[in-house]
Amino acid sequence: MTVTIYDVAREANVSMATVSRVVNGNQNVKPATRKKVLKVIEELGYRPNAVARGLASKKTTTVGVILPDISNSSYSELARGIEDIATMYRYNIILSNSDQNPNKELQLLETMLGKQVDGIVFMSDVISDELRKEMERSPTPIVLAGSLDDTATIASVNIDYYAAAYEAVQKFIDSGHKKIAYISGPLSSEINREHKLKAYQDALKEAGLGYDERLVVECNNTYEEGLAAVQTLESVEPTAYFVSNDEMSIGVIHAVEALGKKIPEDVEVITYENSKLARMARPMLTAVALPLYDIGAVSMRLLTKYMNDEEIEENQVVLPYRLEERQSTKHV
Amino acid sequence: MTVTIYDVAREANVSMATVSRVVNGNQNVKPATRKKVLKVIEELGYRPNAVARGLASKKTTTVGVILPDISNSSYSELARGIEDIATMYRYNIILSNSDQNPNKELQLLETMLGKQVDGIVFMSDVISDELRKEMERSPTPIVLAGSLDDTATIASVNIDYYAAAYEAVQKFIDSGHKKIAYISGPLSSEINREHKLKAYQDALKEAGLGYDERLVVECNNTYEEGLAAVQTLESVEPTAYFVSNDEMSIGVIHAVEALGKKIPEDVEVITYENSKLARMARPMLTAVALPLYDIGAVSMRLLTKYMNDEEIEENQVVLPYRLEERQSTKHV
DNA sequence: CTGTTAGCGCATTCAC
DNA sequence: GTGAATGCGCTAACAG
Repeated sequence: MTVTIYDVAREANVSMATVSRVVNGNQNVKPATRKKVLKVIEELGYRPNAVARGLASKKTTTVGVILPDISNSSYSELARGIEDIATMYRYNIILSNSDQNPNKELQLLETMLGKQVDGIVFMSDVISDELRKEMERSPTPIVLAGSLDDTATIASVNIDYYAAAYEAVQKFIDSGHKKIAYISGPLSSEINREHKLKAYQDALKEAGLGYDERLVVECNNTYEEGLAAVQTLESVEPTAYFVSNDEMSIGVIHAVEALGKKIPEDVEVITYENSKLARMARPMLTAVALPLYDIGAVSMRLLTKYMNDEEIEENQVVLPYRLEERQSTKHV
Repeated sequence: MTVTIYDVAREANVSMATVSRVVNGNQNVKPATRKKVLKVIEELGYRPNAVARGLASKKTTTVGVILPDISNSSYSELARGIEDIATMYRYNIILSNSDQNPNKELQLLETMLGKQVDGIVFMSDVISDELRKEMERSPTPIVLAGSLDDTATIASVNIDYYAAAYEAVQKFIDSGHKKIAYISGPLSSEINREHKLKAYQDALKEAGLGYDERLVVECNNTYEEGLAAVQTLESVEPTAYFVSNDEMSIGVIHAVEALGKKIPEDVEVITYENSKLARMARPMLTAVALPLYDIGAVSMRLLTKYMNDEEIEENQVVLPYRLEERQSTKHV
């Protein structure tokens, strides 16, 4: 039924070792016999069985990708970055959604290792101790994409979230704002809590502005909650909004405009993500540009180095970010 | 180094067959020995090698997914539907982006088959003859998700694109519009050309309205081109826009409003997709709801039936759609 | 209920 | 340059 390497060998009057050599591009084959083998392969429609190959060689040329939710545009952008580089290095991707559920993450990790992937790219807002321990003991290399590990034991690719947030808030301070709101994603996320919020607090403090906790609203990253957050803050009347992601930012500008205020004249907004949405909003959103595609791509590239046992100079990669000025902030 | 089924067998004083049985949940094992084996598995940290298992059993419990671009929200929504059902049936997903490139699609198909996936979910706007031929000769089941195959030889799940488009255009006609524009995605896509455009033409014709080809603008599905399309049509002054997808629709409403016209008072818009964007637009978009998640989920479910050799009543599944009325059309 | 025996399809020594 | 032999780790009859 299925044609194997052995069938090709017999038909071409060579040994399976020779067929294996031509299939794998080994140079130790006389051009004439290579040609003959290739011809038979074509005739028989032989297709190498990657599973058998994987068992024999202990390499599957596939890597596992575990992320919260592929239908979320941030993660799908990241995934594309990963896949593009993977393709470039001839790897395939096994993709799974964790929904940030720790048990599911653990179990997915287990499944991927069982499938003998050559490496894993992992993303999650919070890495539990148990998960980190599993990762450390993992026989196959793992890199964290856009996910922090304080212990720095696991390779990772990120930007300087703190500095980026600080710069955004500082921009508001420089413009003379006194009541700056921070519309945050879940504070269970270390990036939101220890970097963005911290930077927000530090910037205010260093500017001599008090920290008013009423100005911080924790949301679940959705448009609707962005909308609601502004309503919650109506009595406080913030004049500037630092928002955790694009989708909430659109909620914010819609709610602000519904209150009859003009952006950026009355209220300024800076988002933290910079997906296509930032350009599709009206006014277009000034943004801290989080290079998700690049984070994915660099993570995958780093992973290939581990998989090839290459020398790694630094396992904690920090990519640059930039502040993209558009219409939701005043230009000076 | 790696602990195998044989190690477990030796340590538990049983044969590897018995270990295999407990690992696979075979009932023919005395509870006592099952317990003993489980204990050793735990102690040794044994993890079954899925590759070896795949070679021996000829099942990999992984399915291939080939789609145009995971970073596009439509496809990522579809992917999530596929993955959820796959997880439910204990399959993993190998995901690849084709960018609708026929050669890449062919090559990806080949790669997936080489990896011995148990099934494939495929999506593409246009299925070339060569590709269809490859699919027909494929030894492993394939289902097309949201992709048409006129010959109906390959299983597929879709909605009635024509009827949905017809209904949208008819709604405009019922409201008395005479100049209805169709902002289309690439007409190389059969769905855009043979279903949406055709329905548009037919509806106009049957209403006794002439077909003015200046009212049809072909775009590449992006926000920017939606924006540009309206400018192109400025002199024609359409009073209604039937738009191929959400992203272009947002471009359309922005451009229309930039022209000083009010939506829906002066101009009405109906989009064809209904992603989150439709609710994030202002005004919120009335939409033909394309159930992408469901198409993915049902495709995967159908695939499981093929993989289990279950009885298939109908290989061309047609899912229902609905018209979601929001703010970009007048309510009567 | 449990053990023995064969492969699954290929890469990889080691000879020649 | 090429071939023969071995084993990767596991499932699947087949016995018993």
